[in-house]
Amino acid sequence: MGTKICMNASCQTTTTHEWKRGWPLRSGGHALLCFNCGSAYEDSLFCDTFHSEEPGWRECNICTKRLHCGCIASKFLLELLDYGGVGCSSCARSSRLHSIQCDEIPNGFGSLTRNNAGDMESIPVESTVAANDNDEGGLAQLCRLIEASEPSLLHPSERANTNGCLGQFRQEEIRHAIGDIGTGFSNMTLPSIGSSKFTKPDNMSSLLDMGDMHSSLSEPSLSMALGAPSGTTNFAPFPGGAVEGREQSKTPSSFQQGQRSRPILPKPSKLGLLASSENNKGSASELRIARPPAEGRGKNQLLPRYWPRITDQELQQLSGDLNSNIVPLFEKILSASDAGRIGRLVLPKACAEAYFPSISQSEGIPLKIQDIKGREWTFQFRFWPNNNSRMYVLEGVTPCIQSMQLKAGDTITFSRIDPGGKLVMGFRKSTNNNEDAQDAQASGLLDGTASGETSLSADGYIGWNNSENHGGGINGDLLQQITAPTEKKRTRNIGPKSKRLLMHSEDAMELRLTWEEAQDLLRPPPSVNPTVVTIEDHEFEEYDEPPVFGKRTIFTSRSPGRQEQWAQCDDCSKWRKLPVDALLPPKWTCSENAWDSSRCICSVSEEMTPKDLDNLLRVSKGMIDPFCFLHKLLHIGEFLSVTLDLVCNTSG
DNA sequence: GTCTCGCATGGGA
DNA sequence: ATCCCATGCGAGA
Repeated sequence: MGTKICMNASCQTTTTHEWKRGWPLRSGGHALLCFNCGSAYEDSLFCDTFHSEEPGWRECNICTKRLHCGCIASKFLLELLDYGGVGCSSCARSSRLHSIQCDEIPNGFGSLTRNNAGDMESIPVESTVAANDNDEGGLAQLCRLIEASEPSLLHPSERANTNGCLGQFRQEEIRHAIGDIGTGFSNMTLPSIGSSKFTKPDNMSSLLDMGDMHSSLSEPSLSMALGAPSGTTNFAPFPGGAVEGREQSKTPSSFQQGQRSRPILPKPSKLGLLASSENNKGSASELRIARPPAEGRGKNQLLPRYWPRITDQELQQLSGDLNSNIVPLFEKILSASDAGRIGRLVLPKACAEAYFPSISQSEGIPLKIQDIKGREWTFQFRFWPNNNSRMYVLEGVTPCIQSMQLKAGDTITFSRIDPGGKLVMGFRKSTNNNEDAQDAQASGLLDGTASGETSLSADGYIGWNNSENHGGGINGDLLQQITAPTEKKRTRNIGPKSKRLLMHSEDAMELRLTWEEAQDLLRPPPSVNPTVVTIEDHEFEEYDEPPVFGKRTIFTSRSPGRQEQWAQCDDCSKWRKLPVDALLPPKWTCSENAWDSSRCICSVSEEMTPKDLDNLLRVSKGMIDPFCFLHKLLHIGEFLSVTLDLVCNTSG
C-alpha cells in the first residue's frame, strides 16, 4: 500500500504537507497522522478535537479533567485508579504515592493501577506480584476473576498483562472459568497457546473506544483488526478492489458503524456470565462475544446475528501465519436450506455486498475460499433478482459442507487474511447431540438476537479449534464424534421461526442491567458452609446454594492491613462498623448491630467524623468489595442459571 | 421420476 | 411499509 492515509478515522486524508507520528502501535511503529491530526495529538488535544462526541469520556477523579477512556489517542493521558475511576497521568502519579498497597488487603487484593502508558511488555505482572508477599496464585486468580467480572476496572493493556504474565491465562479461558464458577471452577484450564502476533492497528482503539475496552475481553491476546476503516495501511483492499468503496457514499463509515454497534456490546463479561448455565456443560465451551463487523460497507448495517463470534483460537487456526492480520467478516448459522442438498448457501445481503466482490451479473463469479484445512474451494458467488433486490447465494457448497460435516444450526464463518485479502472460512458446530436438544438449541441459535446478544448459544464444540487441537486442521477424532444426521433430519432440525425461543436484545440488556444491579447485593448464603476446592493449586470456596441478596455494605482500609466493613442503618442512616465477614440481611438497623453493643441503637452517634465518612463514601464509590467479590463470583453461575430459567420461561 | 436452476412467496424483522 | 431471507415450487434438463 503505497498511499499514506491519516489514521485518524475521522480524517483519513491522504494529502498533507507534513506527516506526523501518532500513538505507538502494538505492532511497533506509530500511527500515521496528517499534520493537523498529528499536531492535535502532540498537543494532547486529539480526543478533545476529534472524539468530543464519542462515548467513553470520564472525569479525572482528582482534578475532574475530562479523559477519553479506552481510546488509544488518550492512552498516555490517563491511568486507571486502584479502586475504580480514572485519573489524568499527573494526578494519578501523585496519588499513587498514597495508594493502598497490595499487601494491605486481605486475599492479596492489591493495587491494580498501572500506567496505561506503560508498555504491556515492560511491566510484567509477575514482578508486581513477586514484589509483595501475597499469595501469588491467589492474586493472579483474583485478578483474573476481577478482570472477568469487572472489565472496566482494568485497562486493556493491564488485561493483556494479566493474561500474558499470570500463567498465560487467556481471556477466553477467563470467561470460560467464570462460566464455570457455578460448578466450582471445574473447567479452569491452562491453555497451551502462547501469546501470538496478531495485531490490531491501534488506531482502532480510538474507533472502538469504550467498545474496545469491553470487547477486548474477547480479543485479549489476539487482537484483531476490527472496525478498521478501509484504506488504512493495515488492510489490503479486497482482491480486485471491487469491494472497496462500494456503497460508501450511501453507507455509514465503519467508524460510524462502530458507534452504532456499541450498545450491543456493553459488557461482554456479563454476557459471558449469562451463558454459564449452558457452558457449565462442556469443558470445550467458550463464550463468544459477537464482534462488530470489521468493515461494514454494506448498504445496511450488518445485523448482529451476522457479527463474527469467532474466537482468537479460531483466528489463529485460520491464519496459520501469525504475522497475518485476520479480519473476521461475518458468520451465518446454516439454515436447513443452506445445509441441504441443493448446495446453495444464502448469503446475508449486507454481508455479501460488503465483503464479497461486487457482481453485476446474476451469474456472478467464481469465488475461491480456503477452509481451515487449507483446501481451497471454488463457489459460484451470484445473486437472484428478488423483489427489486438481490438475493446472494454461494452455489456449489455441498462438497464443502459435507467435508466439514456441517448441518443446519452449525455456524459457518467468513474471515479474510490480510495482507492478501484471502477469504477463509471456518465453522462452528452446534453443541447438541440429540435431535430434540438440537431442535431446541437450534431454535435458540437461529434467532439472531438470542444467539448473539445473550450468548446463550452453547457452542461448546468447536470443530477445528478445540483448545486441545492446536495443530491446525480438523481433529479427525472429534469430527468422528459428530454423527452426520440423515438428510431428512438435517432439513428438519430447525423448528419454524414461530417456535423458536426468543430473547430480544432489549430483554438481554434488561437482564444484564438487572444482573449488574443485583450483583452488588449478592452474598453467599449465610447458613451454608463453603466447600474448599483446589484447582491449579489455588483454593476456592464453592457453595452449593445460590447466593442470597444482602444489604450493600462498604469495605475500606483506613489503616494499613486493617479491613473494615461499614453498613448504613435503614432507620437512622448512620454508618456502623462491622467485621469484614459480617453478612447482613437486605434490611438492617442499628438494633441488629451485634458486633458493637455501644452502637446498637440509633440514638448513638456515628463512630466516624463527617469528614471520615465523606472520605469513606468517596473512596468506596469506585472500590471493589474484595471480600464479597469472590463470593459473588462463586455464585454467579447458579444465580444466572436461575435468572435465565425465569427469563426463558417467561419468554417461552 | 429425479435433479437442478431460477424465481416467487410469505413470515418476520 | 419495506426489506430480508428461508423455503417453496415450477420449468426444464
